Amino acid sequence: MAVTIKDVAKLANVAPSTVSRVIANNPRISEKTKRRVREAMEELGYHPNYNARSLANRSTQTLGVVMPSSADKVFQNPFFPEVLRGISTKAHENEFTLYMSTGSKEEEILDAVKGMVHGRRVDGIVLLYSRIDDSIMKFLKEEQFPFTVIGKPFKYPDEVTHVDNDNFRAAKDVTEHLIERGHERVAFVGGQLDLVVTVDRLSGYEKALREANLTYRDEYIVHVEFLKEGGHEAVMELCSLEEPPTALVVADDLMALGIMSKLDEIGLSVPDDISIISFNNVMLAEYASPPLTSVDINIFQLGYQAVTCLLEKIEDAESSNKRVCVPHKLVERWSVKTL
Amino acid sequence: MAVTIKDVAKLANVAPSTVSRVIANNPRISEKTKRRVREAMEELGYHPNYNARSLANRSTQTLGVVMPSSADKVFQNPFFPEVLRGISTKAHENEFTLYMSTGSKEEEILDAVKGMVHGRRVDGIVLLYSRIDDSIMKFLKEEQFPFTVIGKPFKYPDEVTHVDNDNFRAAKDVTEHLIERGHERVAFVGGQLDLVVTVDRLSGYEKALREANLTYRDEYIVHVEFLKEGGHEAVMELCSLEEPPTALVVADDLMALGIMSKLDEIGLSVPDDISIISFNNVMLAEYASPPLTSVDINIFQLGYQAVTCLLEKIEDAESSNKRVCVPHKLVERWSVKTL
DNA sequence: TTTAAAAGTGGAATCGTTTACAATAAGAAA
DNA sequence: TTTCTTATTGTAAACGATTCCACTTTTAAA
Repeated sequence: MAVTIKDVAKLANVAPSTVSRVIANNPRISEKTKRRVREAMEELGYHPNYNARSLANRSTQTLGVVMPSSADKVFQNPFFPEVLRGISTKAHENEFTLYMSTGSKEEEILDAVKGMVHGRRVDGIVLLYSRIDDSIMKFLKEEQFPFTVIGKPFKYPDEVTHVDNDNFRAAKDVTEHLIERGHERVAFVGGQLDLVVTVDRLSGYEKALREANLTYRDEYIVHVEFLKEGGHEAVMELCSLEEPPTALVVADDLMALGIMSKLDEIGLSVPDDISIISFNNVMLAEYASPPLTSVDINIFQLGYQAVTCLLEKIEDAESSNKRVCVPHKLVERWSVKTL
Repeated sequence: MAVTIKDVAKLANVAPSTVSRVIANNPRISEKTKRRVREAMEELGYHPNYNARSLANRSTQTLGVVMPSSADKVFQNPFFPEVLRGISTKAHENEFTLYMSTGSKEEEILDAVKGMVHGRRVDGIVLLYSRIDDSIMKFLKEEQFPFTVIGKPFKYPDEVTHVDNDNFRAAKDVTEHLIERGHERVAFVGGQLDLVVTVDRLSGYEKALREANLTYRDEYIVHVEFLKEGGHEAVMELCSLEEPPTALVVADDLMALGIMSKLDEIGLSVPDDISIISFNNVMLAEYASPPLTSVDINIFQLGYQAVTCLLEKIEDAESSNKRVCVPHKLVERWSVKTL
């Protein structure tokens, strides 16, 4: 069997409790015994058992990460690896490890999450997305389990700690950017309408239009499930309008890619025939032809800050709920033309 | 505090051991008591504590997932979400959960892995990549800890269970595909040379060339770190040769995207000026302009099978090492022209 | 010196399960 | 009846840590 704290204690001629204190580097143990115990640990190749530790401790030093349904196309978005990088960086800095929940159906994921919290597998949870009426967020809230969400909670945003961009503002900015460059017919292509980020960006777009006194047309608002077919239909609709848009605000780089592919197919060129600005600025935005003008939302920071908040919440359950706003910035490339 | 097995026992008027047996659905407990105990669990809202369970059990019902360095650009490849989907599907089917290791430096990841195995946090590990001389694989092998690799281990492939495509064959196939279509000058653009998959694909390419009696030229072999700059240099080199290639075998869809972006920039069109075939067939391949002809390597299956093997290994540590080969298939789109 | 406080360790209970080993009751066979 | 199975449940010891509460020694103060 594995070597335990008792074996170490025996070899070092101390009590198990002493060994435990050495592990925790408790100042009440003399340097001399510490040295002796450490040598014993070294000699035996001792490693603490985390399960035992968690049990005694009532803390796991691990964080749960809840991704969207893996059946969902969103799952493939490079947003997630990048946000994960932010999460794991901060987690690692604080010696926390990550536990992942996945599932293909919403209910499956909810079960997994329930398992995490009831089974005491994690000390806190990061929700990587925010949907309207999300059962998982509801559950976490009811249980009063420490969690943070990336994106803005639809209901009661004040009651749950979250980190988000100012998506309303960002969308307004890019729409104005387009308007300033002479575009008067700009359309909006959004993703799943049940994602809060979609509705935020949509309202930013609308606001910009209104402020510029441009007519707002329902036909210019289109939603794409991010599936190829859906995207293509949407593009066709838009292009076959009597007054087709001269510019597109697209809620996601990947969607923009799909749209450009279709545009290319029907012989329209970006940015000469139509301009595009999208969001997220994932690596791919740079690889597109032409490279995409995109809003950098600092995905890494979203993840990093989410964990920062979560750790605070774990530390002090009573700490008040926060909202962290990660700044965005427009990265101009070649998909926008000045009219 | 949380409700424990003892509380349930008290309410149901049985011993804790009985409750435990009811949880395990042990046939030696009468249906009557089972019912009674279950009611008690229901009433109290009981949920087993996984840490305690793992401790007593010496098994965690969780699998470790080792990703490549998050600092690495590869990390962003849609390959990973998809392989994760396969992994989590199979894991879920068997009521296993996932534990994730990440880190930005190789050593950091190794530490994390050591933590997983020594700390008894997981019952087995899936390695999502195979590199030449990988310290993590070495460690796992020395420890004789159950693990499987996605991709082919460079050293001692017979001694470690792995699931892979026949990458040699796949590369040979696509190269021949190009040759059959009249291409005589076909170049190879590979990724990091320390990934085994790269060298396998490279040798398949070479073999096809040799068998077709085409001259093999060093200048036609190029490796790209997948970073934009590197990719661009490579493209420039290739295109400025006296006899530039008419077709490219590119080891990864994403790389192909980057290359096409550069090609577009310097005014070369795919497939009219140059044909491209790439690997993996991630969703993006379809979104490219033009849509990419790509080898579908069935990423989902890679993940699914890796877990299947791993579970066998966990079940029976003595089981012999396996190699599972997941079939590939060429998906033709519009990036190849017949000369 | 005597006494009080501080420093350093050890003992034993505890965290919430599982499981080997009894123990009891009920039914079948003799 | 008595005895032997068999079915069902209970007891108590792990699993491998942490931590509260003593208990010695020292050291400092009186």
